[in-house]
Amino acid sequence: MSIKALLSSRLQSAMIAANIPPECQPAVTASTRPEFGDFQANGVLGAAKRLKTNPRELAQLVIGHLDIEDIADKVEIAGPGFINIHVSSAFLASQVKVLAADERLGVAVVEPRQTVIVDYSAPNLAKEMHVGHLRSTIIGDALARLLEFQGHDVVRQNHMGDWGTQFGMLIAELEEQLGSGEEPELALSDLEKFYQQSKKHFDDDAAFADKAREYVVKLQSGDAHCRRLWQQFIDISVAHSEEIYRSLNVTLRHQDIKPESAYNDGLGPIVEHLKARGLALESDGAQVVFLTELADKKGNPSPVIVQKSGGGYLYATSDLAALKYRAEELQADRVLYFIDARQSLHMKQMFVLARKAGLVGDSVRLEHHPFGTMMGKDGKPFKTRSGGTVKLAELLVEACERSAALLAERDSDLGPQERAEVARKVGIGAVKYADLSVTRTNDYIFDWESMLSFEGNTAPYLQYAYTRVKSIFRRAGIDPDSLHGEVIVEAVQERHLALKLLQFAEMVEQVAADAYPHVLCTYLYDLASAFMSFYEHCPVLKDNVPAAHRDSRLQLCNLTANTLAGGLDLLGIEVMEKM
RNA sequence: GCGCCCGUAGCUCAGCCGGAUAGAGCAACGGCCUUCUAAGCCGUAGGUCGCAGGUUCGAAUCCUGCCGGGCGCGCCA
Repeated sequence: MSIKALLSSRLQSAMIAANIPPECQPAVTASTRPEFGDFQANGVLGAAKRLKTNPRELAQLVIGHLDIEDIADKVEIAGPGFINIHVSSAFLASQVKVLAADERLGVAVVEPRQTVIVDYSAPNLAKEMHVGHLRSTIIGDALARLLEFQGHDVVRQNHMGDWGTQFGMLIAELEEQLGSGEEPELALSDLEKFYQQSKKHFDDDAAFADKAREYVVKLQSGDAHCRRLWQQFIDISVAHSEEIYRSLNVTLRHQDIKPESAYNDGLGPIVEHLKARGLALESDGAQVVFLTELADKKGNPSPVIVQKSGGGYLYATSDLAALKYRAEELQADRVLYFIDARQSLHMKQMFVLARKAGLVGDSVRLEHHPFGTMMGKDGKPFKTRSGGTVKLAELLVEACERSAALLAERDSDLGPQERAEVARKVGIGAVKYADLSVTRTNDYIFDWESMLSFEGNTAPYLQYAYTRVKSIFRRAGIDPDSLHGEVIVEAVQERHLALKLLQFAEMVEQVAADAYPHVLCTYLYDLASAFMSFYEHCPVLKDNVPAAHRDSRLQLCNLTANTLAGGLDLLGIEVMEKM
């Protein structure tokens, strides 16, 4: 149990003993200032308000019932009625000792274990992956890893876009350029070229657009020629995506791909089901569900088109089919979607409709975890000078090149192969961390500088802290497992470090609940900062350090390294022994 | 028109189910490498928390209105 949870429970008991209603929370948080101790409980203020009594007197009463001699060496009332708690060094030391012996770093195996579907990445297969695909891929992967670490049964689902109008466009463009019936060998560069051209063609030329739509219908109804061309596009595109995933150290595998086309056979039945239930109605030739649950002020229901007037299906239809599959076949307890905030209304509609239509039971938790739009430095939606997007592959290459250049400036005993490996981990880590460390839901500015920054709150800072620990152990020639002495918490830097180390589990639990990985990033950065400060002020291996301190500090170092590596691993970021 | 999100230091961002003197990084300035890796540490400076009301002992945080920006609202995904 975390110190915070432990203190909360002790305070809660004391509050109840002081006749405060049990629904009043102790509200324990880390103290904002050192003179306020390590933790502060603000709950008595709220309780006093509710009970209309003097908060300081009530706080006094609560402290009278409070049993925390084993944890704190000082408890005091301050200001209007805050209870400030100074945790004893002895308690911190004993807790660190317990934590050091726990391979899970204090993170409990979750009970009950759930089947959790994580829907993320989902690139459109008609074009190369670009920086806009980064957020879903990286944040979703972090959550998949983290929930798995908690002990959940995680099912990754990569809902790739392989079945829409864009493929009609591609095939139509190909036919037009090469003549009907041709089936050339295509490469990734062709895909990119044809996509750009067909998109322009589609927007500018109504006749071409109609032709593209015809090709979609042919494709979806199984026309052999169209299918072969389509398959070529898909193979190239999937191979490209998987290469990106490997570069990014993302855990998505081939078997996690469940593309839109996989739901093709289920689309008709979904519409039939909606019609049979009286939910889908004909409107201007299309099949539409009107959701009164999402009606506007005037009572106009929110429309969802599930079948086009020409008979074609839309992404809403396949999303419903996917929801049904996840609930019924995969037996999901919880489904997490990492999709752009612009889809918020669509996701809301899907969730409401899936439940209303009985495709998903009430016990299944459906969660859309949106993220913001990528903006340029001018604050407008991001475009490169040529009006395109920055390709992910290019960004990753540049990231590795930049970190290699930085590494080359430094003295290093690394061999060329090791150097390349370090440059890769640092470069990729920086890119991933840049995306993970800011609040998901905000729009974010695309900027090479901040994306490739290696200073301050970045992955390299955390990786560097890790290598500093490793360097100490290398130098000392000590096996961390051989350390069995007492842990001593004396210096302020030791206290801060110990307190941080003991917070890891609650951070993991918070991220598992809210799916905001930046919380874990902030924590790891604070931890690394606390370690850096400790490193500068508390020598470990110097001659004048007594053996007992040396042993204790080595244990703090080792636990720090394990926590940093463990935390970064949950974020999908690698560490290295040297850099 | 309706709906969702955002507005905090020069820049990029934390903090937001109410708590004490609003925190980081970058940029600026000043220190610290003969001692465990200076991708580091220590310090200085920098803020009408968009504006105006309201609720409260207490508001960056909750409520209302306004201003500014982004996005979304029937046959694209």
